[in-house]
Amino acid sequence: MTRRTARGHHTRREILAAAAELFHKQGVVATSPDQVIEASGTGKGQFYHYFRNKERLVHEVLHAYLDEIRDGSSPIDYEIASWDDLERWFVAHLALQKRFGMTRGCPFGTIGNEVTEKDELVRQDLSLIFEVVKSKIARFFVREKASGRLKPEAREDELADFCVAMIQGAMLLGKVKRNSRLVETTVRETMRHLRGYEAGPPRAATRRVRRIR
Amino acid sequence: MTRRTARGHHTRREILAAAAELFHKQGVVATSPDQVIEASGTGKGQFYHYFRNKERLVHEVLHAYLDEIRDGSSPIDYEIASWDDLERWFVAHLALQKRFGMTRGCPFGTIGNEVTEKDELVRQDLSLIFEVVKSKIARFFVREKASGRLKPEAREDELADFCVAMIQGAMLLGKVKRNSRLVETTVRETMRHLRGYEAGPPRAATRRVRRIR
Amino acid sequence: MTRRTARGHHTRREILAAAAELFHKQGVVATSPDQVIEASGTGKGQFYHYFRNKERLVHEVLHAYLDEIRDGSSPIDYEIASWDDLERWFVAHLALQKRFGMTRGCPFGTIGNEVTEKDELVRQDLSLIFEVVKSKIARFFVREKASGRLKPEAREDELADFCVAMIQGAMLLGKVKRNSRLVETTVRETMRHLRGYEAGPPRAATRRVRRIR
Amino acid sequence: MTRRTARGHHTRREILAAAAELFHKQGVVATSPDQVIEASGTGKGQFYHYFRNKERLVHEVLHAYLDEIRDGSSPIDYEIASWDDLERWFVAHLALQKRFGMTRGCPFGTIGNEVTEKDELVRQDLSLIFEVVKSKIARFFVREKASGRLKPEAREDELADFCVAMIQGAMLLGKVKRNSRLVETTVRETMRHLRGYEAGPPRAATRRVRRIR
DNA sequence: TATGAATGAGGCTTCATTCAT
DNA sequence: AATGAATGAAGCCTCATTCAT
Repeated sequence: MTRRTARGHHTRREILAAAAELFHKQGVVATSPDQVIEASGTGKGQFYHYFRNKERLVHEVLHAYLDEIRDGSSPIDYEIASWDDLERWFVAHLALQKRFGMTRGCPFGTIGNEVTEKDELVRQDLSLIFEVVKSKIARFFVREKASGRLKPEAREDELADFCVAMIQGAMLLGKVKRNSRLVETTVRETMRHLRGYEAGPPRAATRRVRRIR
Repeated sequence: MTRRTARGHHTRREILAAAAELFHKQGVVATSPDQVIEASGTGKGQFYHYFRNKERLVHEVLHAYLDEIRDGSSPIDYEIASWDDLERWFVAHLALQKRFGMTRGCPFGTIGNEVTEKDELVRQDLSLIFEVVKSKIARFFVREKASGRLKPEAREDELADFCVAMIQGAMLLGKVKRNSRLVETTVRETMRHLRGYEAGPPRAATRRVRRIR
Repeated sequence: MTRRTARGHHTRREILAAAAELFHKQGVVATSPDQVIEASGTGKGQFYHYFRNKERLVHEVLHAYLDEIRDGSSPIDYEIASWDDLERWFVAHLALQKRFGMTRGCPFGTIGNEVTEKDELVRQDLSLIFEVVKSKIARFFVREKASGRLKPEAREDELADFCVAMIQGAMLLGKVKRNSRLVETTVRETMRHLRGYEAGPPRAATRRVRRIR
Repeated sequence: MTRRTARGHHTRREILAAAAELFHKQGVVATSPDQVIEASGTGKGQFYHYFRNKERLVHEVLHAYLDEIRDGSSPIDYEIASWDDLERWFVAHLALQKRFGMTRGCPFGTIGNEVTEKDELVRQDLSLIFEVVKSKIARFFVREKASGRLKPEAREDELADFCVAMIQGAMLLGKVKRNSRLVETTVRETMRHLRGYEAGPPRAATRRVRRIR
């Protein structure tokens, strides 16, 4: 790879990073290309050299997120192999939110809520992301059930959707109320519910669920 | 009250209605005063006569929602006196979403997700709305527990937050995925969990929870 | 009419005048709204308050020209009642061109040549203008023929189109070559041709056509 | 000549061809280097390697046209040796226009009308083109007069300018009105006029001029 | 000869608001 | 209470060109 390619991709990455940050902070609509350009220390021409338009930038930001989720480089670990992993997954979301003083929600939820009928491309990107996340969680439930550690009436896919919806709703409320406690208790309640599906020697679900940080 | 005043309030209400509709459809940031003026069939002067600025308009739209919630004139019934009422509350959200072909989420969630650190006024309005809704649900749980129909370990407030978070998350996913089934199953799962706190003669929760439409 | 309306229309007219001048000077594509705004001493907001977009501005400029042609307030006299009037009509075009040192063509031709398939609105406006001008000239030929002063084989409409095409072509060449002589001789040749259709006592056409300025 | 050079000239020609096409279609001002680059399938560097800037590109496009005219490789035949040739010359212009569904005018007229005082280089190129074309037509008249087949009062140069102006004006109107009939009749009228200068055994001009396609 | 990254001015339009009547 | 003219900053994007490899 020649240096100019490297340089070029570097600029591109700067823009993507700056955009992701701004989108998370203030949403897509409220973020102008000029802001992204300024934040990334690049120029107008570069912006439109690498991204046909703002919509495509959003598209590529979301794809970068998706790649992170898929290759495990995301700050949130989506590889769930145990109940503890699942709890960690929830808690990681809260931790992310806390890092920003409870002023932000989930990046995907933030963008998702802005989607309108004109944003079909972005909508599909987000839909895919949520689907991938759901699948990763569902896979855990499937394995648990296969090993007889999950009650047969548990519907793995629906439980996974339930998890994703919960964390989205909780983060939204957490942001609006600037309140991490609410997220914590909601997550705990969710875990309690899920653990209710655990099969085998009965255990007290409440004892299992540890206090979140 | 003179006719002028009556007429005036009419204009004001037109603006509020148009704004609420647009905010729900495309969010606050993407909605300009001009669009609201056009949609309400009023004029620039009127807009700024009744609302100091756009932020105040949002504020008043949210207050109108709050009034509806409080006086029971909202299309969604927030007075919950039974498990069936609670289920109806959930289902009403889904019905709203379906009315718009799953292209919109909850009006509060939509606006809430746009909130940034600069929008403290609006954030507090939304926080209040969510608090009021939460309280109305919590009151139901409190009454149930008082009557011994709810297990003592159920924490009423936390369960109510859980409900609100859940419906927000579900509606967000429903909108992003253009999928009502997902909302339905998530609601069902949530009801299942809540019913698990029912005390007294054990009943099969699954039988109680009716198929949603 | 209240003063504010008067004021408003004044601004509007300033913009139209500045635009007409710039379009004539450098064409529509090369003229930016900013330039029109600057030249008219107004502001961006005003521009878009009065004209939805640049295309509409062109549309309205052309309509203003059309009104001038129709109500006789144009610097060029389109009311042709005699062969001398017709010659004056030709010569007026040349005079206009000379006023700008042969650096401009006909305003309609200039805009017309820029028209592409995307500019259907403007194309129709221009088409109408050329049609109206043609009709006014044709009317003269019709009257002449009715009075037996034009040979029966003369087709009035085609002769009128011939006049319009000729002056457009001549002005274009005049501008490109920065040469008024060429326009003059071409006009003379055209008049010679038209006079050939004169009926009645034969006269020497060349003697009738006076040297142009 | 090495292969590299051959390849290079190929690229250069691609750019010239793409530019000529775009200039004809939408004019010079509305055509950006980027569009030319895209249409020619080349790159930015190549563009500025072969052409110092956009103005020079126009210059070279016009020179290519001039070369075509001079060496007879143009789709329009400028070598006029007979009245039929002259008519063919007119008709070829109309045919060109028809090929594009009457949406374009003459390439030279299109560019010529865009010329402003800043475009001196281009203006001179066009002036030269029109001069060359005029000369080729004038030469025919000169020869005709020399052979006594043209009336002595015919001024060859002025008649040639008359031809060029006519076809420019007719094509402009034809494009604006999307009307080929108008061009046809105007051309016929023009031929009628020119034939009036034919000397010798009087002939009925109208019979000579054939219906155009 | 070729590629495409980089630059910054400018083009068209909307935004949020204020002001005059 | 109502109308709509006025303002100027900003938003999204394209332009023409240069530069580095």
